[in-house]
Amino acid sequence: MIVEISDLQALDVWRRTVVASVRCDAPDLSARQMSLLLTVYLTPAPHTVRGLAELLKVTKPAITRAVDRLTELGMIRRKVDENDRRSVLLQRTVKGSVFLREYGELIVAAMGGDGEGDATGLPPKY
Amino acid sequence: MIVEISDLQALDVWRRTVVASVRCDAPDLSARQMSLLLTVYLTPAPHTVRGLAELLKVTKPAITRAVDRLTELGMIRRKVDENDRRSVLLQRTVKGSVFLREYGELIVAAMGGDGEGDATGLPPKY
DNA sequence: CTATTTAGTTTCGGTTACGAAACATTTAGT
DNA sequence: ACTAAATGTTTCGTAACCGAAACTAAATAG
Repeated sequence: MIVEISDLQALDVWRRTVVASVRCDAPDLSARQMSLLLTVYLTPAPHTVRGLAELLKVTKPAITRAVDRLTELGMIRRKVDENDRRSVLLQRTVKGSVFLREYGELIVAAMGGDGEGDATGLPPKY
Repeated sequence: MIVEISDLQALDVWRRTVVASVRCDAPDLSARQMSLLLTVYLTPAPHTVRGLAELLKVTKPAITRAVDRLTELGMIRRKVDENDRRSVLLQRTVKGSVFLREYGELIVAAMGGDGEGDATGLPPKY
């Protein structure tokens, strides 16, 4: 029962955050793209296509495409591994750091609201 | 400084949750689709296309398409409003409830998993 | 030196999504 | 009744994305 309430509270923080990010006109990233971006920024390097494909249990082309998209958005960068020139290392960028920092702030704002402020700037109905 | 750490902790919970959902082979929903689904389930009815378009600041066709997709996935349902037959009410389904309940469990697991320590000895807020 | 394995990308056919504009249907105004 | 407004969907042309398989380039084995 308490767990149920906790689940609902957690989901509601999630809702407020995602709604705020959509309203802010942030790029409409898919779960795959977001998981890739967060992994590159928050887990220790090196990050390769193969490693991410295994971590996320998706195909390599799916990773390549997500990297393509995130590169277009300027949130990530490719760099050939000089120790093994077959490998591509995925690296952070300033723009990606800014985006994720702001995203973190959205989450914290959504947590702080807890029933009043909701980071959407709208009345509490939504 | 403390805020920075808090942001990073929040982002890491987010990362663990999204990575887990991708690994679980959950549907690869976009931020828009997820925000729509969460809003229908966690905010008071009625939910209409127009209302959601305004809430999320996206076009009505974008909402129609997201509803199409979520309907195909069985996570949401359309119902004509009998008081104003122009309107379509968006309603919950069992499948959607199950999906979101499991998603909430993923978030809670990501919070408890590791790295939540803040050296205060106090339990995490959620 | 050739064969095999490995890493990542590209191709293929088909699906999903986008905004703008046009659309049908229903309600409200006069 | 006849017009005007509102709601949601469809169409249009375009871009993103999917998994499977073919592919290039680099490293390793025999």
